[in-house]
Amino acid sequence: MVDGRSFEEDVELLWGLRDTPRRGPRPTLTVDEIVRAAVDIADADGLAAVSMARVAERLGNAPMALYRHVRSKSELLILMADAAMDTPPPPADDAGWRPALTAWAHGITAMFRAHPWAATLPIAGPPVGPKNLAWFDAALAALGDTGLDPGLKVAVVMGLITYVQGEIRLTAELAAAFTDDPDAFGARYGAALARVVDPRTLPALAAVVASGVFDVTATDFGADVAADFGFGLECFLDGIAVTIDRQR
Amino acid sequence: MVDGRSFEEDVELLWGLRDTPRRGPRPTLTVDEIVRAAVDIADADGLAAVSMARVAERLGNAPMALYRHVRSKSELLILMADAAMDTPPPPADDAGWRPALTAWAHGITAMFRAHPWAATLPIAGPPVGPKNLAWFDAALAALGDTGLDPGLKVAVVMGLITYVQGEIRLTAELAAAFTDDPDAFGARYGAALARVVDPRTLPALAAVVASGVFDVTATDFGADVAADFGFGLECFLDGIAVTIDRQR
DNA sequence: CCCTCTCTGCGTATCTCGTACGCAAATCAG
DNA sequence: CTGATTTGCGTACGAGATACGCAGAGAGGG
Repeated sequence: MVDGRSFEEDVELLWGLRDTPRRGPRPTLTVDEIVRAAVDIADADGLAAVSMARVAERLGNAPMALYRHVRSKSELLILMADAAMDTPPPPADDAGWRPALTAWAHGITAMFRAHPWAATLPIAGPPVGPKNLAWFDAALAALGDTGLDPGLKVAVVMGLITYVQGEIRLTAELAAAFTDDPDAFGARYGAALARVVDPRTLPALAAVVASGVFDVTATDFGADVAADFGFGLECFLDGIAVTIDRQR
Repeated sequence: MVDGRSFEEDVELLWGLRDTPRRGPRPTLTVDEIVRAAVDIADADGLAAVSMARVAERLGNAPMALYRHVRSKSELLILMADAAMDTPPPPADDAGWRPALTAWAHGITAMFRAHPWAATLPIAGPPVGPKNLAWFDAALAALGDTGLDPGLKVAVVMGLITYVQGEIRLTAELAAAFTDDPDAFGARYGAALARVVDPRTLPALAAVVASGVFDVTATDFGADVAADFGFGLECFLDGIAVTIDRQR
């Protein structure tokens, strides 16, 4: 429990349950405005550009004014994490669990592609924000009629979230590295590997490098990553199918 | 290409290929010492405690002395990422791809459990460090006799890395949050969810909450996470098995 | 043997950040 | 009207990354 911040207070703030005081001057700022400004800055210039000073400047206020509404920067980040999410789309509840989970996973990735920084911010605890829980609910709902017991459903969804989050983070950070140095991808990566990978010590890798898999052009790169995501997702869903069959 | 840093220079630094100058005074510092000191600090006090000043202090040098050997802090982080890894264990190459990949995944997680901060540092580009590539090679070697073509092997390994990395990061960051506020896990999480989850708007989640799955004690928590990892890994491997069967 | 070129360690200084502290003005309960 | 409250925010501090440039060490050429 860093700062004086407590878990329950975060929950209240995320759900807007705090009782507003009756005394004192009218606030000119709201938590919502602050969070939205911070999200705008992160969307435009990345998470590193989000400083209390920049957020305040965007709102025409002094930096210290924010601290009346937000206990610390890390609390602001927690709020941003939920604010960056959409509400999950309503389920097309006729097609079974697999298309539903596929759509769910692609929905999450699309959401994060709009806010790549959201994938890189630290996970401060178990999910409690409203949007976060709505997505959690949507995934559980997709597994509604599979006959899995609640513990397994949670395990399945956690595994899926883990994979999707990992993929999103990988994509987001590689994309950031890509804008820093576009040439480091594509042919130059293959060349660097060829220079450094000794067939005697790393035979399996050397064989793959020799096959030319890594000599992609920079434009192929994005497509490659997307294809890898789809492939990994299918693997995971195949595994879930095996689990469901075993359960029955 | 931030700073004047280039991709190829990072590769040279990671593999120790830089030609040492013949003129001038003997260096009292080496890149290796610097990286090792930084890793020691991160192991002891976390990644946030790694500052150029602290690293220099540990080596009995002035902060600015480090910049003769390392171009920037972000370059130091790249070097740390590889230094934190072990070399992969020699393959027990008789049992087939599945036990080999299982051992591989558990080996990676064990390695990261010794250096939790390594999972949270930014991915600066495609893997090029020697240890990184050695693990990559080990995973590809495990798939050696499956008949998958090189592109699919890479996709399988990338998917596996993505899942394992996601899991490790989740575990590492939740563990950090846990030490901040141990009570936020276990029963208090269940209680918070029960307060905030409305059965009308989030029915699937409400049902799971009501089933008591989230009312675990804090001591169970670690075991839960580990079990979830094993389950997700099995799911993924089941999916790979399906792919391999399809290929044949 | 000395001169010069090169390269190291590092002191100084600047800029950016997060945030503790406390004051003055605004607002409402009584 | 008065006192309790609460807001915006100026000031100040400490930590962090790092540009710049100087002093001195060492090696090679004359």
